[in-house]
Amino acid sequence: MIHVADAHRGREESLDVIQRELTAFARRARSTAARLHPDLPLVSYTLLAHIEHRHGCRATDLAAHYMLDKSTVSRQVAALENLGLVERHPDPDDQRIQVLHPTTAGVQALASTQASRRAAYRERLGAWTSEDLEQFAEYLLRYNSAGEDTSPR
Amino acid sequence: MIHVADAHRGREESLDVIQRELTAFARRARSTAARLHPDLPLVSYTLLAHIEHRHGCRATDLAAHYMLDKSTVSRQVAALENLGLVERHPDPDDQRIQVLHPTTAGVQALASTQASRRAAYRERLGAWTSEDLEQFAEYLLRYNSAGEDTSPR
DNA sequence: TACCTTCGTTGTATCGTACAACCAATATTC
DNA sequence: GAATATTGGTTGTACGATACAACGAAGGTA
Repeated sequence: MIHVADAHRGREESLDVIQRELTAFARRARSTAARLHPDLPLVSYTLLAHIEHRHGCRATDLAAHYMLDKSTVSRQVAALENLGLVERHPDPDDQRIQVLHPTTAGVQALASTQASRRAAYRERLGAWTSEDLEQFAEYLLRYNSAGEDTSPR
Repeated sequence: MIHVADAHRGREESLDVIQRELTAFARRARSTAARLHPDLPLVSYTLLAHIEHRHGCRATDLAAHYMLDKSTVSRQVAALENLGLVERHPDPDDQRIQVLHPTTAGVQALASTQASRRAAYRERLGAWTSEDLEQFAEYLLRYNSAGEDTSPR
């Protein structure tokens, strides 16, 4: 028979593991990213991907989604623009807003990067069953969505 | 009936979601960490935690585990030492090696940080069942262990 | 018209990181 | 056993990513 305290302990242990492994992943992410696409300015890739995923968005959206300061985003976007990967289109209804879109070059760069990225993930997760992958994806979505706007700022 | 191509597509989609969500998490991690423990030099926390988790380890182990350059680790450890959170003990068998251990102050700092960290995770994952937590933890372990030493460097 | 809010940029400082060159201690090879 | 490699770690240097603060421009509101 399982005691209540044991179940509680199991829960805490799982939380600790999750915390530890997520942290480890986050810390390794930079190195991994650098290996995956040494060409693309590394951080910008993420922003570019998000812009495409959203079919265009504002700088503020990027800042909110990645919890970055607007100044950071501003510079990153400027870098992407200099590389010719994104375009800014002023919103006719509101002159303050500039809508960001990937250029064709941006889409292309994203595609090639995405390819090598997919390959890496495919290799790493090749042994997983489709069910496990799906479940894992769902957990991650659930986890991330939990802290979306609850952040105090 | 499910077509083979559909199953394949589902797999690819899961991979994309996993990739996207992990990336998002990694990008937010810094901001989250800063919020969770504004006091502790933020990165050092991770290293300190790992030192404790391993019951003492060498700087090289830290570098390998987090995929960091040894110079980076060297400075971080020096910072931790200056803060009085870790101690170095030379290995009598090999004078090159210095074994790192948390000081009592280090253990204490870790404990208080861990507390607030746990609280945040508990809040965020409070609605999850124990089974889901366990499963999620297992997936993360599996994911992380897959890229442990396969990295080309 | 005068305030307040929102979106974005720029100035400045700091942190985390890598790479390269180096030193010291150990291991290997001839 | 002496010459050469390998390993663990530090320091010099440069750079990227980030935050915070001050600002400007556009739009909304009183």
